[in-house]
Amino acid sequence: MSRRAAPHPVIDLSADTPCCPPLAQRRVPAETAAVLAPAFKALGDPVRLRLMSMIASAAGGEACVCDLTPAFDLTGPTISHHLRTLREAGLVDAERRGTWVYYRARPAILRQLAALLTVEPGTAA
Amino acid sequence: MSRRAAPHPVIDLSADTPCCPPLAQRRVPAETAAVLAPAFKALGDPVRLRLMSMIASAAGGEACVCDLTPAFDLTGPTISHHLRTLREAGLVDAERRGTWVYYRARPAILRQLAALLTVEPGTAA
DNA sequence: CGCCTGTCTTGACGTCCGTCGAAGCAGATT
DNA sequence: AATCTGCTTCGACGGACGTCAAGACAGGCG
Repeated sequence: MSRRAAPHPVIDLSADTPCCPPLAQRRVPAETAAVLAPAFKALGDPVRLRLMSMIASAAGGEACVCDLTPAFDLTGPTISHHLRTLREAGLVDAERRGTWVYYRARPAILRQLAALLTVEPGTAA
Repeated sequence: MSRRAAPHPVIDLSADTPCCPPLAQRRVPAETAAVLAPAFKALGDPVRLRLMSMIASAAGGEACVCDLTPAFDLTGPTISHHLRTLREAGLVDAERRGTWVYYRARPAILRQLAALLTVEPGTAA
């Protein structure tokens, strides 16, 4: 995808962000929050959360749009819009192979988000 | 807080939700996505992400609004609004003690969100 | 080439969100 | 009681979001 060079501010957390300590351990700096919040925001929609899960759990590590769309009661453009949101949040990558477009999860950022939310055990609910 | 019985649909994930398997392992069901997405959405704002971190990492496990507000360039009502959002997402609890209101993180849901995002190692970025 | 299928973009619409000022409520102090 | 301080709620405004229909683009196939 990404027909042109960089038409949208695609987030790249995989490299420079030093995989911040847990949110409950040290105050998240404003700059880090500004970078990470969009990723959480992208997961903050039920459709996108399911899309993310379908992509991340797909056999072969990738899922075709043609397999994702029928799982929802939404039009094609709407699914495409949500996939674009996930893409711009840096959560997935897209690749066109022939007729179909395949989406693939980016485990690095998922791990980063999970690490941020990690709470050391022993803290009662 | 919660002056009246249940004026807002405060989410309660601590008990009934069986702490779902990782998002990348099994497809998140629509119902689970509908329940969990609001929590991610609440974290999807830089101010709320910082608030959450300030509360979760506070000494004694709780933070006073009077300590949170001055950390931002926002008015009191705006901070109060964000705290209410975190509260309604089930991420924090509030308690009034005398003059001040103290917020406290709910580790259970944080752990649940972290578990959902967990990716087994070995998956290259 | 022309058409068909799959996907994305555009433009539009209604709704929700982040922010503020003003007003309200709860405790503490005097 | 009167008042002051801390926090919340209310009402409003501009901007962003989720959705769709219509159109555009890409690749395969006749």
